[in-house]
Amino acid sequence: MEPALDATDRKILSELVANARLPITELARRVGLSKTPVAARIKAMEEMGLITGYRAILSPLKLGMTHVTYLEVRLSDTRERALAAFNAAVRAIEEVEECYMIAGGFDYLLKVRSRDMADYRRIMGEKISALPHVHATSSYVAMEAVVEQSWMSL
Amino acid sequence: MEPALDATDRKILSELVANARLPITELARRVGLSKTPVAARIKAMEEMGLITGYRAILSPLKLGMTHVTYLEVRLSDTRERALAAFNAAVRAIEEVEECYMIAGGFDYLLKVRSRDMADYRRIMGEKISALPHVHATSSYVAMEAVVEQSWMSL
DNA sequence: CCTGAAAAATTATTCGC
DNA sequence: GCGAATAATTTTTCAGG
Repeated sequence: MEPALDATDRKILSELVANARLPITELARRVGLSKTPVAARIKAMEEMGLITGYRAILSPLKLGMTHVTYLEVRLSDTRERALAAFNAAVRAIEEVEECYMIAGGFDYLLKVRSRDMADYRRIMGEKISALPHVHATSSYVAMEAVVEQSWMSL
Repeated sequence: MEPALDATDRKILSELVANARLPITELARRVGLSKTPVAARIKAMEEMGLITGYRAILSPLKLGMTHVTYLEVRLSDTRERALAAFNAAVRAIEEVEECYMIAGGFDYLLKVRSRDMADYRRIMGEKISALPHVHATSSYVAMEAVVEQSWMSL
């Protein structure tokens, strides 16, 4: 599950995370190898599932999707079957960028991205409230993105 | 700030978010245009800052970085100058994947990715506690990633 | 603004060493 | 892992609708 990566592999990954379209020629130059082994290393890391894909990153600002809300959700039923149902339903909501089951205090923490507050209310009303076994929620609105990580499916 | 995007632009973005390395030939086929306008649209969206870059996405599991903790932080000083200092300092911590200033309840919410709990304690001790103006913190440990979004710099 | 196609440049892959 | 040859892709350009 945890493959051994040498310093060169790490350097390659680091470069590709920063720029997925970096030409292999340039990548090889930066890591101090020729193109052949660099291409082979990338392919191997793709095939072992370490690199899961390559994505374009979009600007939430330019898309008018700057409104971020964190949503604590407590469930009325926390048995395995209810959790599985909740998980499946939450994965189907495209506005939910992240969702983690949390230990202590509340059950789930969701990150929701929307166009504005009105859009968030719509998402709450149409989608969040339709999730199974929801007992209570608390919304925390982000005022400023200090460190942001987001890709959007549109 | 919010450019008008037609359905074709949205389709292009959607495809590139799913796969940043999709050849333009195939992309053109999928959106029903020839290569020329598709390439021009991509370049335009890059230049207007709508597409901010292309990233390889890595598997937290394969990298042994599955431990996610959310950290509420309250500051002792919430004047503009203190906030700016905090923001700058938190941006320098690579383990902080996300950080939002929050309205109501607490001041900041940080998402921290680490190798395991011991690693998280190290990050807390060495980096979080060195942040300026921190008054109090609460950590919430993720037990399961239901919807995850993450890229790692290594 | 798009199509279709050709030419030029760049990039990726293959293979002998 | 190297380096050269080969294959594929992207970029640019342009005439025409």
